Amino acid sequence: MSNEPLLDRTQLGAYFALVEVAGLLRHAVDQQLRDVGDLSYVQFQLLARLGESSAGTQRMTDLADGVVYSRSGLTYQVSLLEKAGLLTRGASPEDERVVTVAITEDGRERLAAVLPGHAAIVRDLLFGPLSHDDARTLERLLEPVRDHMRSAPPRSAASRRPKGGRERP
Amino acid sequence: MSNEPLLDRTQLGAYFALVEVAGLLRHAVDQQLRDVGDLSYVQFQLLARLGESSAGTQRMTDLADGVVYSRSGLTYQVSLLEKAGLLTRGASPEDERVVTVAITEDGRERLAAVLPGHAAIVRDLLFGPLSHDDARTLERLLEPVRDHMRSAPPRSAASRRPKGGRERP
DNA sequence: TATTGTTATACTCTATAACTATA
DNA sequence: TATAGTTATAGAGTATAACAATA
Repeated sequence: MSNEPLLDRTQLGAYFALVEVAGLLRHAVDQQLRDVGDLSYVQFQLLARLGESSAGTQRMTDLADGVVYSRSGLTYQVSLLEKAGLLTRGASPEDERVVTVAITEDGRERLAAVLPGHAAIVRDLLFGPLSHDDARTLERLLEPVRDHMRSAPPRSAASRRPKGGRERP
Repeated sequence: MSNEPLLDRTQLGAYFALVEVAGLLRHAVDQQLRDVGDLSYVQFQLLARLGESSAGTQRMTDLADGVVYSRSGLTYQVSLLEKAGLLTRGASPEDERVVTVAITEDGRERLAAVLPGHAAIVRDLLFGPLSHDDARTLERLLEPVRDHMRSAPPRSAASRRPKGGRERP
């Protein structure tokens, strides 16, 4: 074994900063979503995804895509949101295995109620110390990383895609 | 209310990329720590902090600093690590209220067992698509953000510092 | 046989509040 | 009175595996 560290100082610094920034940001946003909208971050993400989609509907599988957890976790969260009246589940005409999820009017309102505060926190906390050029740079750096991570299956859990991870076809 | 969005496209893109990158990275690292070292990420962080400190010891309060959770959560995690023999708790001679936590030899070994794989994942997943200059830029952008977040108390939880959050003195 | 989704279950983690003790 | 830490307890979230139904 060599003595060379796998990460140099710069990389370590960037890594720790990234983890801490994301953690603190997530925590702050979590709190706001909980206080204002009685939503967890995951629930917010699901609603936001539905809200963005043109028809306001998506299949369960597509909904899970990118949101990192198990199928059962998705069922659990969607059940909660359905109970709260923020979305509905319905059968799909074409493929009877598929469940189509649709955001409700209440869901849209909840989303609208929560968005401004959410955006304000992100603007103040994350972009407060950054220029607009910095934001552009951050985006330019992180998007390739995200794409790379999406396509890289975790070494240990190689078997049957635990998350939205794409496998080579 | 104005119609101006609080975040522009670039900021939104950077924000989402940051959240997803951190989430996927965290997930991958979590898995590795669990598989190789039977440690959660938080437990790893605690051990790593102790390992870095010169004497291998720290007060509970200092240990919590920066790691985002409640006091009781820290007690819980430290108890687990103590049960596993990876650290010890002892009284402090000066201030009898203080508990001093020290990493054990087993703790150091566990850390050493886990670090190379950990670093490898970070190097491949996070820095794979980035040049060294990119890493430097990332660090330069994120460190001020981290400092800013550390000093910014979350609007809603203003009261008695729920985490390692600094309050103005 | 593979895919979509649900259920049951067990476990981990986190947070709140009440508590003890020292300063 | 304020600080350091623990405990009890309750709740939310997650993962695994077994399952049913459809393709």
